[in-house]
Amino acid sequence: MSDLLERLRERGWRMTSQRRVVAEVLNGDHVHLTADEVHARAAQRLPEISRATVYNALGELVSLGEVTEVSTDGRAKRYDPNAHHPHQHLVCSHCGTIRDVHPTGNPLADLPSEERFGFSVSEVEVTYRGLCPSCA
Amino acid sequence: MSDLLERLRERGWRMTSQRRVVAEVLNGDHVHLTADEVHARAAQRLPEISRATVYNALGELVSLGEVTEVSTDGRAKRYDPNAHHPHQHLVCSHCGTIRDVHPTGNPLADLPSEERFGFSVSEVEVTYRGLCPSCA
DNA sequence: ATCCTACGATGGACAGAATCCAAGTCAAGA
DNA sequence: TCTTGACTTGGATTCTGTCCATCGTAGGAT
Repeated sequence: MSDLLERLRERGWRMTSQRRVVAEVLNGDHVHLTADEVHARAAQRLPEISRATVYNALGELVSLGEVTEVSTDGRAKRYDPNAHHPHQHLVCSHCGTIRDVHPTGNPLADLPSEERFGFSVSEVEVTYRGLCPSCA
Repeated sequence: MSDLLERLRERGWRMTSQRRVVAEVLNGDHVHLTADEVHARAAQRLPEISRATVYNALGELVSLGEVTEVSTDGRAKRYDPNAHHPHQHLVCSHCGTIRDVHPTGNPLADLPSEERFGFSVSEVEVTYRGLCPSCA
């Protein structure tokens, strides 16, 4: 989890000032920012960075498997930099904030083969929904 | 599960020709249509139906608990008419088709209270992803 | 059967999220 | 330092969905 920049450089990701700033924003707090929030934070350091660039960089980081896209209902997608620790999400149905959670059990084992319809199932995503303390 | 129209009438849902057509579209195949697809199918029978009307009707059906909103990937939401049988979804990561599945186990029980962060957790949504037979 | 009226439908404007594109810029290898 | 292909830019565009003022009508009342 520690040095995203390091890993990206090792993987031959062409490093520009814009990409560096985006990666640094993600490498900071483990909150789940929207693309626009990433853009806003990046713009504090690099005022002229364009939205398109942020979208491009985020899309590439997702393809590289370094961050995960979390799409909550209809709202803007959020980007989760914690891609190297498997976890699930707990979403507030009112304000949309997301927390990482670590449920016990193995949901993959809960899907019997007769319920797989010939699919090669490779991942499971579990989303818990409810009201956070401040919205309750 | 069978007669959506019947139930809606019993529940006092004011029946207009537009609402009838929307309900009939949903009551048909158990595929998961987007709002736009519902609109397109409804328009085959009632050419002048407006998109706003379809959105309104879908929103009400969701509030009534008669259909479920499924947002798979940040693309358009899909509407699942199979709301009376609790189930989860199996999505093909390549072509996007969705199948209803019925896993065993109870994922809600898998989230210990120290992992709930004061949220009042009310629902769990499990999405299995993989390749369907034709995409594999 | 007809009338009333509150509720629903309409469609065009609007808004938020994300993508596209042509032109300009720059990282990094030679 | 030079070169070049990859990256960035920002405005236009697409896609999804909502809003609103106005018009129409379902269904109860008469």
